[in-house]
Amino acid sequence: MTRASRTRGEWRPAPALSVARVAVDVPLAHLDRPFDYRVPSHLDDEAVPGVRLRVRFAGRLVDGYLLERVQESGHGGRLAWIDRVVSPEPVLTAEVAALCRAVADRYAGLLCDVLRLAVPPRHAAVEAEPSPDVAVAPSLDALDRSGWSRYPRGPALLRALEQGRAAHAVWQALPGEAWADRLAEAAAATAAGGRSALLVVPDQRDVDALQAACEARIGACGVVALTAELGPAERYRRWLAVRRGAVRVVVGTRSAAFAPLHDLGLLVVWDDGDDLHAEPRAPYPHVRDVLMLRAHAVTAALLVGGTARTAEAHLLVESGWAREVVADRATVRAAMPRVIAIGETDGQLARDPQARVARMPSVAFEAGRAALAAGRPVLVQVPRGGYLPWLACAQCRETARCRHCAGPLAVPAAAQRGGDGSPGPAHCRWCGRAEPGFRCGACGSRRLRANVVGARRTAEELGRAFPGVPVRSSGGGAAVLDRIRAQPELVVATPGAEPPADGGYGAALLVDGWAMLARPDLRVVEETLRRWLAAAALVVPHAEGGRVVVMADSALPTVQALVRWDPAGHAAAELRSRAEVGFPPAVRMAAVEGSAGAVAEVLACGELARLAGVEVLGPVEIGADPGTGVDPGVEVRERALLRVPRAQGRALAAALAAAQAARTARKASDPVRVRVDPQEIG
DNA sequence: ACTCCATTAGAA
DNA sequence: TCTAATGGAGTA
Repeated sequence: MTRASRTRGEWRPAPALSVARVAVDVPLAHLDRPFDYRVPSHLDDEAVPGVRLRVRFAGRLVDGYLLERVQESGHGGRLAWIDRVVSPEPVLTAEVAALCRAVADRYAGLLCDVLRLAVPPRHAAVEAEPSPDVAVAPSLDALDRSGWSRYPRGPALLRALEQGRAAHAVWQALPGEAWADRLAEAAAATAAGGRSALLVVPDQRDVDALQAACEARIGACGVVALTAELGPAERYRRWLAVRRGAVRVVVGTRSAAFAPLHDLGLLVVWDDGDDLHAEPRAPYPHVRDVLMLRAHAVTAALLVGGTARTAEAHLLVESGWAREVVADRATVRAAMPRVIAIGETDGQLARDPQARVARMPSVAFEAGRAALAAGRPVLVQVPRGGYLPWLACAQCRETARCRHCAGPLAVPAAAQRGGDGSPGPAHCRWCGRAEPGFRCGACGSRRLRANVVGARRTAEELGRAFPGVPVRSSGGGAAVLDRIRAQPELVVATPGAEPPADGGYGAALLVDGWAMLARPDLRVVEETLRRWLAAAALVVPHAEGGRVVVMADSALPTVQALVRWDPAGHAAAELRSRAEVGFPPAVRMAAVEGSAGAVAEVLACGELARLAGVEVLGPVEIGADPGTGVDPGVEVRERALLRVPRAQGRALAAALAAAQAARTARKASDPVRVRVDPQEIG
């Protein structure tokens, strides 16, 4: 490398491939394309594809990535020099660059926004450290595939992974399945075949479990965990080790979907219904979609696994893109606990004196008592605190109780917000019965007052129902517990925070089922079954006395799906109902949000008008920004929903990107937020 | 933020 | 008819 001359006037172009195509970090839609710069001879060695750069763009120095070196520029005018190569580390691999472009295109977003999600911030000191050792391939005979033999297509899947074939699978884990071990086996099979594996799970606790399982099979040096909780230095250290090819298996959360593994053979998303897999920052990509795009681009296998099944995963099966890996009915029945539903039509409500004292339905009380007597813990799943207020007498502050089973009364948050601000119809948290004509048992008042209920309050109630039994809380304000020992105690957990128990729970009580299903959310039905299955899967099989009591009406299809343990059937029904109402994934949808004028401008744009078969819903007025608050943008006041047949999805995204480009080119000041296939629609 | 270029106002 | 001033577009 020659030294930089004192003045730019003396700079000379690199002898060969002197043009660099650069992705500049400028968040404007009409500038979302590569720009060409001249490579000066003194940067010839360092200016390789993937490095971070500084270039002069529109009069200021901006960051960018070098995408490729070429001989000629298509640009007619004079090229500016690359100002500086920030570091010689080629952080953006060609594969990840192409993936980020594909993700941006899928979501009508900007490449630079996706690059921010994909490449962690630089840490110079870490970059300068010597590289750790390169991983060794695991030995083939260390493979134990017995765990997959309970699924008829399981062994074939592992064979495919070992042979490096790009299998696409949707896997429903059996109740009580050691899912981390199964995924580790899949990763080990891939590694044994000489390729690498990327496994994305919802949260840190899952990362810890899966990392341990992978290290047990592959050895610690080839496995790396990538999560946001590591802190910038450690995160970058591990990420660099991956990029430098020292890692065969990556286990991580959301942003790890972009990890720059070499020679990818397997991509896994576990529990794809968990909303942690949806990125809250623009352009709001979902892990499952990122991995699908990636699997397609590099011809790798994709495994979408979970205890439950999403409508999106089911569509992969229905369309023939993926094969399902499921156990047969007899195996499922043998592995599952007995599930009992109690609701208004079930006639199972508390009648006997003992249950009345315990303030819960006798079936639930019995299930809990039997499990505790057998020396096993009991899991109680309660909704996350905050959204479900509990009710008290406005006069004497005594807890408002159900006249049938003496359970505490509550109103769902949706009913609370509605209309005049008075609480909607109260329901019993235990049996779900409506209580339209409350009268306080203590003072006779008919007025109710709402308080916020948390898991702690529920824990107190249960403590009284099972005197002398220790009560522990996980989530909902309390710390999330990792694991529970095999001893008789009550574990009150919010969804997603249920700790597995050694040897399994003896029983699970799923309270407030009616309230979960009453939430004003498009995905409630799917989400509720996912939460119930997640808790029920931690309970020992029926033959060992395992029982699950769900406090919701057994006439509901979602309750039936739990009773029959039929996530696939439920997902099929969910997909059908989404098709009926025209919602993703049956169609491709985009939410366009912003000021009334801005939304109208986007809807009026030529590209969108030329797009055949696009249906526009709205625009409608919306209240405060329903988004994540991550967008600093202006107050969102209107929203239009656009939908097209799935085959037109790419065209819709392209049209929306063009509309955004037209706006930014015109220096339109009020921003428009576009979300493709949004997880939530306010 | 800065440059480039087109358009236009003003002077010779 | 030429030149300086102004503004809008594009950003290499």
